Amino acid sequence: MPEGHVIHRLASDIVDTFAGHRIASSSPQGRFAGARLLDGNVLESAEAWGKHLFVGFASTAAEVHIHLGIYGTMRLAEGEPEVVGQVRWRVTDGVSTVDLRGPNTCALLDPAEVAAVIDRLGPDPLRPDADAQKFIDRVLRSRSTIATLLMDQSVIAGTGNIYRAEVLFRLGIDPLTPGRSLGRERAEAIWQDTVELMRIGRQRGRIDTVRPEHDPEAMGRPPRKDDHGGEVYVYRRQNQPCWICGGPILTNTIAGRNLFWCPVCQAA
DNA sequence: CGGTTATGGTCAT
DNA sequence: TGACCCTAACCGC
Repeated sequence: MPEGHVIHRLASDIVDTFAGHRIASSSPQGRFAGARLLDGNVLESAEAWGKHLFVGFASTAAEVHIHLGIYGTMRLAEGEPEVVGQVRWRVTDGVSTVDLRGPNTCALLDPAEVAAVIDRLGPDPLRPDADAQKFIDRVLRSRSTIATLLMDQSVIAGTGNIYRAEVLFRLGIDPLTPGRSLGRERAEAIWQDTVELMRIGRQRGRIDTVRPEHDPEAMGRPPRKDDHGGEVYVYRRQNQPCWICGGPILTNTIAGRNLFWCPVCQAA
């Protein structure tokens, strides 16, 4: 269940583990027809763009396009463990194995198709070539709320529901503020904070958004255990007291996704 | 053990 | 806006 930081980490893990190695490729579940076409190829590259992952091979220009969606996982293991459950794609070099399960997308794409996927994506805060200005301009022109914009992958690629909630809380921004009402300074701050938080997420492999001065230990509070493994201010903390103002964190379903915010710290 | 939920996205209406 | 995709973890019984 990944936001972009997980995909970037995965891409570098795959490169570290398999790049330059001849691999066996299969679809134990049978639902990835392209798997056998790649069997015996040399894996060459793995690259993330937002939540999309592209895996390249030495003897073909085609790439495997993976999107994990909300359920998907891609996990590395040592050796060649027995296949358990539904594995869409397995890659192994005999020393290590990676299993892909439950992806939204797993398909072999030609270069034009890869370009078309990337073309639909906005700048990715974790990519060194990201065009921050493109994000800022798009936000400042939009009548959509900033909560919606931060989930729109054509506006910013890789941000998900946790980073959306946490960045807006950290900056004290009402999630329902229209993009065009934010002003350039706050739009720039949103980009910058997202970059910083997602870099930390990529490095640690978990989402931590709580500033040092609010750390549970520093505040004399017991550490909390969240599914995502890190410490956050508002994500899935509805009905709990806000760490800053003490008022209740609220939640509401907006456009089919759960939004979490503090109505006091993020007042309009 | 069954029901619920999830860090996502597409498509039809 | 809702159905659907598809898997695993979690919760209450």
